[in-house]
Amino acid sequence: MAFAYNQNRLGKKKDFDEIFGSGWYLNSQTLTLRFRKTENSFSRFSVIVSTKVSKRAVDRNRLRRQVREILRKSWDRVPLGFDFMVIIKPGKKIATSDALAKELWPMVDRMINFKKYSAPVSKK
RNA sequence: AAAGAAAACUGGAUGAUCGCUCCGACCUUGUGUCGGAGAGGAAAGUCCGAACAUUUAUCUCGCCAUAGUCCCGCCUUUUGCGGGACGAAGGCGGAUAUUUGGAGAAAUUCUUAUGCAAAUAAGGAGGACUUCAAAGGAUAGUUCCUAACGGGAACCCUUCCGGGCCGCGAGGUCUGGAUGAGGACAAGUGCAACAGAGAAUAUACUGCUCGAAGAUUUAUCUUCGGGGAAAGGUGAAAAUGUGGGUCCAUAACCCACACGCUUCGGUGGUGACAUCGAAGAAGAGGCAAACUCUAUCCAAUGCAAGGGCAAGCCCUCCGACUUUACGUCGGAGGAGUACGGUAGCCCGCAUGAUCCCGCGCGCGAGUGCGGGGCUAGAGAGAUGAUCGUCGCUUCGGUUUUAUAUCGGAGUACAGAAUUCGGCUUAUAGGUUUUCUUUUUAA
RNA sequence: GGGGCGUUAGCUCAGGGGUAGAGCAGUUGCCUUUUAAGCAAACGGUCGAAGGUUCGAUACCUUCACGCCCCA
Repeated sequence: MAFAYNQNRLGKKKDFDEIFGSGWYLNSQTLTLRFRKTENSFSRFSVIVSTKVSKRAVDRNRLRRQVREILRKSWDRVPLGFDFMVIIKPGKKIATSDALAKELWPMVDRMINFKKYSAPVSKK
């Protein structure tokens, strides 16, 4: 499955509300991964960087582009049928591209394990 | 020459691989191929101002025009048909605008009376407009520039620092630089801790001095009653100062002058203001980023403004189901009216108070004319990631008169979100200008 | 995109031009067999940063930084 930014991007406010409302999450030192299963044959994602991470828009844009590039380069590795978002945690030093990849891939790989479970109960 | 500070301008180039957004072309209509374009001087802060859009209120403004009324013509049993005038509501456009209250008030219009009519008189409606008071917010030298602004230009004045000349001196004059959120404290009210004798109706602590009395050390001290603000000290600030005369007194007082003030007049300037002369008054402190007063300005909301569209709702046909009907579900087709206006899509949205060049006008900010250019458009938000090469700065090694070469480090601030004009703040390196310090040379 | 508020002792807050305060915490002492409570004393501050107005600024004005809240 080839990568196409237009298709594999979460766009609608509804999508975000659904993930926040009924989804799983995984944590690491600097990242949080929130995701949910879908009926689609492809996966979609988005990157969230708060202003609390950095005041400067340059830093935030760079982080988002780096994460997107990491996923794009090895898109075949991403399990299908998931909507997920990568949230950069505030308070940590801005990491390099390699360090981000090292943290991100284990979490993405673990998503496949949740395929057999049903969605958790919505916590409003 | 070196170092530093401030201001203005500038804001590295390029290759490979993999990608993103928009536009165009092509056909094989594919999440295709090819080509083109793709952040800034501040895109930032949101401190101001505008464009644009919608909304609120008023109008005695203009246009369109429905119901209705009136008039004319035609037909006629009536309903009616055609033309014209006035046109409630309504629509489109325009003007006005801080809020509240009061006073006056033109056009227009209604009623009554007189009159054939025109008109006149009285009473009302009406409110354009004028004006007064209160309350809120904003701005503040002058003239100009700008669509506008708390922006910009030139100038004026204040304060501070320096230099030349004149004067016994206070000071004057010429000139260079910096500086100011720069109306009014001579309308009223208010404020000034501590220190100090006294702080705004000034003040007598020390010291000075006159008179009287007393004491004794006989030229000093004490007490009482005056004079007086020149000396001391305090403070941010002590009621202008200079030279002389008089005097018991360096004071008061008198004379002359300097600075400052008020009024009138002349001259120069568009003006702020400058300058000259005359007369008068008799010395007036500071703070309005204290209340306040004066003059001028002021509707609200912001592109998430605002507008449009698909699906659905409706009708017809077909099929399935059953409770056989004006039923339910599904599919296809049609109409696109009315209402509604969203988590979707489109427009708004990139030709503009635009940029560049030339000429003219202006001290300048700017402006007029002519020619040329088109230069991002996302929407959980594109303009990137990785690896190199060359510049530039700096450090170290080798070599050298210069320099060359090798290695290391650094290469800023920062990312469009409706669009513009300013202001403010951030900024590696480079260039220019001004200033300061040091050294060298003349 | 638009609007509002805050920043003062370790913590929570007063003070709105005249040299900085309260409560709690912490320190020392008294009390008590000891601790707590109570009583007393002293300590602790660039008043977020810079500039301006003023004789004088924590306060008034401007710019900046940080934090919080509201509207859509």
